[in-house]
Amino acid sequence: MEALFKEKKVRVTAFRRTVYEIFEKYKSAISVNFIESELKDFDRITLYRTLKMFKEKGIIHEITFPYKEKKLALCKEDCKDNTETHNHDHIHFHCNQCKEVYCVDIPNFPHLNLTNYQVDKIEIQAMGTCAKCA
Amino acid sequence: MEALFKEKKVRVTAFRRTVYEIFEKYKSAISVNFIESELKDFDRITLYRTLKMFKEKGIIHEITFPYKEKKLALCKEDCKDNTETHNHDHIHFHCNQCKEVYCVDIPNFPHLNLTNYQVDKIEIQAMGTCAKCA
DNA sequence: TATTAAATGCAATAATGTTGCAATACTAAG
DNA sequence: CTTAGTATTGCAACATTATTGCATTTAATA
Repeated sequence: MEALFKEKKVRVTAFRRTVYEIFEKYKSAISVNFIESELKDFDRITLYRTLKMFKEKGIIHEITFPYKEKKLALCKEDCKDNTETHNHDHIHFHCNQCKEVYCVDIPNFPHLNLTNYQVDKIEIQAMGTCAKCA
Repeated sequence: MEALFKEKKVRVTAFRRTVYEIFEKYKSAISVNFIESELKDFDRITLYRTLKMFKEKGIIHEITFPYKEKKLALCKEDCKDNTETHNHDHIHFHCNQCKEVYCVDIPNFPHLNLTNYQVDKIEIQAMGTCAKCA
């Protein structure tokens, strides 16, 4: 983590370390709500600012499924340092059984060819049953 | 609209008609915020309840892009009447130029084959430049 | 270890969403 | 056409989620 933060020019503080370690601990994507429940004494504002900064620096990324709570997950090494240009070779998978959301690498990421539209980037959100629950 | 509402067992009221017509008027997906700005005299609670019900009945569907405002759009005829099982043969396209979100029909919707994961449904969110802005 | 820029914590406030309930409007039966 | 019964609306109150400004504290480095 120290190396990553240094590379991203982010100061290591006790609070940031704690938040980062929560992300590391859980393999699945987690919600702000969940992070709050994992922290004991904390300032909500500082948490929001920390998460916002993590997103801007490309340390974490947002995952949204319609009708579901927004989730956050650690980025792989290849994320750029702003929120708009995260680079994913993975899809997001929501398990209907355990309700967890996972980042899943896929070998050949689908390409989309739309007449009249110029597609720069696509995001794929999949729903179904995860490896553990299947 | 009368036919649709009747089929969905939804009472036609002045307010619901107004909200529905806003969706019809704009071809792109719209945010709650935008709907509020289109209405003059209205009760916010009634609006939230109307939108919630429209979603549950499969009249409209939610569209989410990470880092972007949640949007809503009319469903095509083939949507089931609950929020979880909307059936889309279209993708969602966010134009980086005009910032609008469109539902775009695509001929052969990609299929995803993940080892260990059972995929029931996928959502595709694309970003780029739309037909008008290109 | 002193300096200084960044991060934190608090207060205040904004935006977004929900619940309960009384008043009102609609629908269908007689 | 009227009435009973049910769904919808509008209000008050409240819950949740998020942001801003500012004084204080902390971390990096010279």
